[in-house]
Amino acid sequence: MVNQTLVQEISQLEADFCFALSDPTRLLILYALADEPRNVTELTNDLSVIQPTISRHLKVLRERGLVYTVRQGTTVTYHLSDNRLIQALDLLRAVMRERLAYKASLMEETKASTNA
Amino acid sequence: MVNQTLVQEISQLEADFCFALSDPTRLLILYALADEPRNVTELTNDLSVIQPTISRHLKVLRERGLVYTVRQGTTVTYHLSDNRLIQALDLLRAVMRERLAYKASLMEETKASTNA
DNA sequence: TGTATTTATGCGTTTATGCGTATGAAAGCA
DNA sequence: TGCTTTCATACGCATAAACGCATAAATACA
Repeated sequence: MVNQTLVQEISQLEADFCFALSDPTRLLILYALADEPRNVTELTNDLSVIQPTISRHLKVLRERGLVYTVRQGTTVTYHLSDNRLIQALDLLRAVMRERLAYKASLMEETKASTNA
Repeated sequence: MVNQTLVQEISQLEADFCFALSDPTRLLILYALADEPRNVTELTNDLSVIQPTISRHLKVLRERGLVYTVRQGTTVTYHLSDNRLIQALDLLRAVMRERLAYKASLMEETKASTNA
């Protein structure tokens, strides 16, 4: 039997970790960094998002350890911490795609029966 | 080259999907359903969370297709839609665990150098 | 039909999040 | 030392999320 409070704390930590994935700009940042490390200016240009917004999202990712930084002079290069993050996102995307396809098929059935 | 708007829309969808994972109660619900399907009352008892809160979290999961329902009389049994959701969560948890261990080791170093 | 059980939702309040603007801080260089 | 570039952050606002309480909706059954 596992301590009830401990289970809740772990769930809280994991939810906080997943929170980092719940914003489209942050996901685009992660995919970009998975391609190759980039500094803030490069991310700003590549994603067409203004710099303070990029920095704020990077802070969310950094605080939770999804990315890490390397300073080179005035530039700060961000790296993806672990490729398993992309693996996990790919799994989620696959599930999502199938769910959406299923929903779409239901819509088709509804349309058909409405026409009948 | 992929349409820029399309990429943003897919990221929005995926972020919305991940949003479902960003709450500790919803994670506990998913793990409970991975163990075995349960109805609302059972989830309420098992997680010690009041029924309206459970129902609202279930709605978030249901709308995004992470769970599906089977009605039996007055009770509604919830099922996990896809076990890859648990696989993805396990991956994330593993990454998180290593990141936390790393942070902890940094804390140890800091403590040591402070003492020196 | 009336009643009990199970689940979903409306409402009001509190808290959290995201964003744009402006500004601060750090590092390199003339 | 000043100037420039790069990145981080504070502030204020608008919006969204979470929760507790009360209540509605759906179903079964006497």
